[in-house]
Amino acid sequence: MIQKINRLSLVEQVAEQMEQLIEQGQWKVGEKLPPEMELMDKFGVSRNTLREAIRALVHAGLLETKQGSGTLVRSTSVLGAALKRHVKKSTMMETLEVRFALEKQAAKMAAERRTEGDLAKLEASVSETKVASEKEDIDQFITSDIEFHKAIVQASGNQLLIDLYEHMTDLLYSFVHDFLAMQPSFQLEQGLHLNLLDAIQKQDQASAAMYVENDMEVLKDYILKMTEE
Amino acid sequence: MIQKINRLSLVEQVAEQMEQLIEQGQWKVGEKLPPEMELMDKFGVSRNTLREAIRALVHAGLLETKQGSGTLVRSTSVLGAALKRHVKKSTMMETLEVRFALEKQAAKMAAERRTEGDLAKLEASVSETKVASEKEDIDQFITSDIEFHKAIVQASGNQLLIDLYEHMTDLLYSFVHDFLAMQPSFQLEQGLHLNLLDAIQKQDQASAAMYVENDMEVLKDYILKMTEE
DNA sequence: TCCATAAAAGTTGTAGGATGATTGGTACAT
DNA sequence: ATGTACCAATCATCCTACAACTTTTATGGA
Repeated sequence: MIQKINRLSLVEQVAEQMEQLIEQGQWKVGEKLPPEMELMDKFGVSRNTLREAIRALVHAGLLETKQGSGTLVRSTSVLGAALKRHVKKSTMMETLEVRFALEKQAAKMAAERRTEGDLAKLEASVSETKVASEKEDIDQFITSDIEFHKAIVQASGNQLLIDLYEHMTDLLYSFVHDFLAMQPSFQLEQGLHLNLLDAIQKQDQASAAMYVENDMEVLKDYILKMTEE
Repeated sequence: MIQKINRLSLVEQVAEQMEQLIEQGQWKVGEKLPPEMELMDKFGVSRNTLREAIRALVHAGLLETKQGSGTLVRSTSVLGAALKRHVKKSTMMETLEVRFALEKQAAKMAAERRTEGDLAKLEASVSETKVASEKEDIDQFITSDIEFHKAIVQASGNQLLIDLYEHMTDLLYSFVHDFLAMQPSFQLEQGLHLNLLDAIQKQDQASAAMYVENDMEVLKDYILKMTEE
């Protein structure tokens, strides 16, 4: 039996291994990597080869190098950095439209497939939101609000959907923060949360989609009004 | 006025410039880049620095290097390559679900914003599909079918949505091809096309979304039936 | 002349070493 | 306690050399 020759360049092999180490959590986000010298030994390649591999992952957004300090893990996903650049060139509204398209689909799928664990998470973030609302703690409110939306998408069980949504939400974070902080009342969002949670509990796909839909319309109008003034 | 310090490393500066050259079309897809020696001179950096920049773009999927031959432009978009990896790890169904979420949103927006030019494009691809259907030319049918779906998304006017959808569709191409080739009748798709086009012409957002929705359900059932057997 | 083969030139891949720049910590003097 | 000077660790950049592969050119025999 003749084996296919290993045509992958050393650099790509090293980069691939490092990606796996990051993805598998052996190199955790925020942690510092061993210094170049040590990695050279471990991988058995020259400094140039190692550096080219590191640079590829830095450019992809997985790693970050700091001269004089070290190299640390920045993210576990390539998609984030790639989306970031695209989103930069898009308008806020365009990004929101895509995000809502994903969330609407997610809500429907969540209503269909949600597990007990999903429901527990959703209920937890709803009550957290309520507490924050009563205490008028804006930061906590925003955090738990985002948590709720993410929990819905996670309940969809579609990993690609989850990844896309979370990255887009992260990119919109500062915007969402500013927007919600500006909003005079917490009533609106809370109503959505309760209705949506109810629909998902009852596995009512149509209602779940509708509530997300309504939410988008309200938000859209609100933004348009804001930008007009 | 204090200026922000130039924190970008040489490698990142070179990579950024190369990305721009590719994006602006000065280095076209399929073309070969000047050899490393020449680029070293042009950018005024050492070979290591240049190579690290090139390697970053290779890993991102924009370039491709061939030892002994040269380096050529492979793609103009980072998003495509990044999505590709994620999609690889996802199932076909997961990818389709996301694609449909995008298309549904696109159909609604297309119904709202479509221009005369958009309508002309849609009509053209519908009639192309019809011709292919009568001639029973499967390849032509598939090509014009995909063209129709892309035209809808383009009519949405949301560039981020367009980019995401087109990349995902490209990734699904071979699957769509196999699936449609296996389908016993062309009737189904054609019905959708006509109804959808009609809804978009009449700017009926709800109907447009509904037709896409129906299409997804049919396709989903069909796939499930196929995979059961 | 024509063609297969060999040689040469051009290009990317890998290795190793040297120096500069930045960061983080330590010891010392005030 | 504080600020300064120094030192060590680490990444950034550059340089040279050679290996591996591809493309082009030259060569020699039919």
